[in-house]
Amino acid sequence: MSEPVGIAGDQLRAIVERIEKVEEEIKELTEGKKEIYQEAKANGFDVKILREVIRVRKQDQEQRDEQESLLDAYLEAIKVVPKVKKAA
Amino acid sequence: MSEPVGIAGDQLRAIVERIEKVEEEIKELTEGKKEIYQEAKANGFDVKILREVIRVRKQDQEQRDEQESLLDAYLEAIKVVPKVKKAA
Amino acid sequence: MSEPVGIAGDQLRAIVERIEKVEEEIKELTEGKKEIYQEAKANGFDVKILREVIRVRKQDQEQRDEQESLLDAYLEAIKVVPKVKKAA
Amino acid sequence: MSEPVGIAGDQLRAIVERIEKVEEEIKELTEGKKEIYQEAKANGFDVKILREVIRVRKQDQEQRDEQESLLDAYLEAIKVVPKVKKAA
DNA sequence: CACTGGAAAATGCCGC
DNA sequence: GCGGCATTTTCCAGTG
Repeated sequence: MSEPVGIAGDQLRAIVERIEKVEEEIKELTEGKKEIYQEAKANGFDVKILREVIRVRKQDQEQRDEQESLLDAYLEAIKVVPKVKKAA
Repeated sequence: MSEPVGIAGDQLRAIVERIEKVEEEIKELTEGKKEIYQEAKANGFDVKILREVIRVRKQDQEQRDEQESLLDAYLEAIKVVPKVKKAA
Repeated sequence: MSEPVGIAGDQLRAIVERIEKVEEEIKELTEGKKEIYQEAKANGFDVKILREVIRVRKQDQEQRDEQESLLDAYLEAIKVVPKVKKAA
Repeated sequence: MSEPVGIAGDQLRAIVERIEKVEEEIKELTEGKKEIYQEAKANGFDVKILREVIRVRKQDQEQRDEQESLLDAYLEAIKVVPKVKKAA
């Protein structure tokens, strides 16, 4: 009765386990994040505002990334490629 | 231009950086997860079903956890505490 | 002062009223639920445990539903459709 | 083996069933609400704004209720009670 | 009345 | 590109 589904079964099992492992790690980090917020709150910070700070900074970063890629486009258009970009 | 908000500035900065670091790590893991799904798909697996398998397994686990906590609640209600629970 | 927005006004009004009516009904039911808990408490039941019982039973049901939908997904994936599913 | 828990068991069962029935009804209404939003969207309304309209109207209503109860307080203070208030 | 946990909403993402 | 799905965030009820 063992191995009824054959090779694909093993493969499936491996995939499922890998995904579950990653999700477990994500869950731990998420809990860690929650704890940081709790700690901040305990130190008198307003969590809601703190979240907004994070959000705004993320947006800023995205804008900066956009600008940078726009700059890349310009540079490429005039044939002066930057040395490195980032890992794909 | 330096130290505009004074007192809590350093603390705030530290908190924000810690959160952003954790979020960065989460993001990387999430991308890793995505790649696993892609890879599975490339190997002929049905991603939709795969997701559903993961979900059902997760619910199984949660189910078990909650049954356990329900039992704990019963036991506590009738004053028969279990010897050990779990590591905090 | 009457009919300020014109065309879609009536339609919008109708939508808003329908939603508000439904929300009103939900609110009443929620209050009814609260009363049942209070009554149970007055009869000596432990509300906390009661809630947990309800929760676990709900999850049981969801579990069953998802198992079923997973099965459906499998059957569909291997092209063996079940005869009937459920009333839309 | 039947009826191991006695009278309280029946009572508990009844309570659980009543709660579950109410929750079922709430769930149906909630789904109905969702459908109204979907329908509105299909008719070209912006759901997010629609929600905001509902929210604002609710706030207005609450303010009006507050004002009313304030008025009641005044009236009572000067001994002129209003005919009806609302169902407790 | 502040804190926790659970429901609803907003957002982002992917496939069609 | 749009609608459905998954994740994240926000909100609210319940609890101590």
